[in-house]
Amino acid sequence: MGAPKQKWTSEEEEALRRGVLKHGAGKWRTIQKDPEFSPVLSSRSNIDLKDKWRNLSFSANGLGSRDKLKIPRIKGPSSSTSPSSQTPLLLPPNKVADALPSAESEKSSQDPKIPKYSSMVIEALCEIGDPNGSDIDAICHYIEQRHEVQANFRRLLTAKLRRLIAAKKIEKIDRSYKITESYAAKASNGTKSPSPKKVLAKPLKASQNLGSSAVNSPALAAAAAAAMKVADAEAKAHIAKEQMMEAERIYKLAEETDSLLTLATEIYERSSRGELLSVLQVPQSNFEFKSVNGSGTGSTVLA
DNA sequence: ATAGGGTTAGAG
DNA sequence: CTCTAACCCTAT
Repeated sequence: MGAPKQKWTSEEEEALRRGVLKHGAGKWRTIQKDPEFSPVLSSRSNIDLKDKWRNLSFSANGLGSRDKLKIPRIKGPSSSTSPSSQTPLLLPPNKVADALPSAESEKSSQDPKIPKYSSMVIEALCEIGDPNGSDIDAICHYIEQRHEVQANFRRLLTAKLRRLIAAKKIEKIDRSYKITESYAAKASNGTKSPSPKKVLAKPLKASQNLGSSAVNSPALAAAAAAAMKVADAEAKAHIAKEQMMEAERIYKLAEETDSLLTLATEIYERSSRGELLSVLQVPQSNFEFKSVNGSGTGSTVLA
């Protein structure tokens, strides 16, 4: 009980990143058991790994929501002056395509026991419809009037809001929360919500080349986001550079692993079928795919 | 065993 | 007081 807190060291963090890169996100036990990381992560449980990775992931996506979905972001083959000019950004375990439960239809399959605060928050924000967003007090008040909540609801709400932000369903502007445009577009389809749709000028936290939001693939995003975060917070150029080099190093590491093999296979297959593809588009969908199908129609994924 | 919700200590 | 990160609990 005397353990105050056990902050993660950079060594542990790196071990985790490498582990995820190697075994993939979700294989926490495997990572923890791996003799390569075992000595470093000996005091961490698989759950700890998961939690830490979640933290890293959340830090990665909360910002830079300024870009819309589906930005090809095709970079010309023009050789950059240095390889570190731009690291391909790929987001961690984050499902961008959230299957919204259809706001218009009442789901009777909802468990009566658990009210699901998430939908309450969405509902509240929808009803209030403040273009400037609603602060936590307004949200709390709205829900309290409409639903029965527990005493510590306020506390729960903050955590819930945080999670919704991470899920990109809502966003925080200054001290107010509002539904993201992408989510509101789906949610308000057929229902009410006048939605004046006033676009606010967001503070826009940090660097612009790191704001891309592709889909899937861990590690790189976490690393790059960490770099961005540090750069922003500390405003120390050399530290940022250090972190960027770290991100790049991890990327190099990825190339050494079977990710490259998979990537190469995919590229070969696709190009041999006469498809044109950009180098940056392929890897984002393939980092987690270890299965190399030498034959057959390699219609793996790709959106 | 993993994912996600919830709780809490510590920092700003 | 707010926010973040580590920690805990539980359903799948």
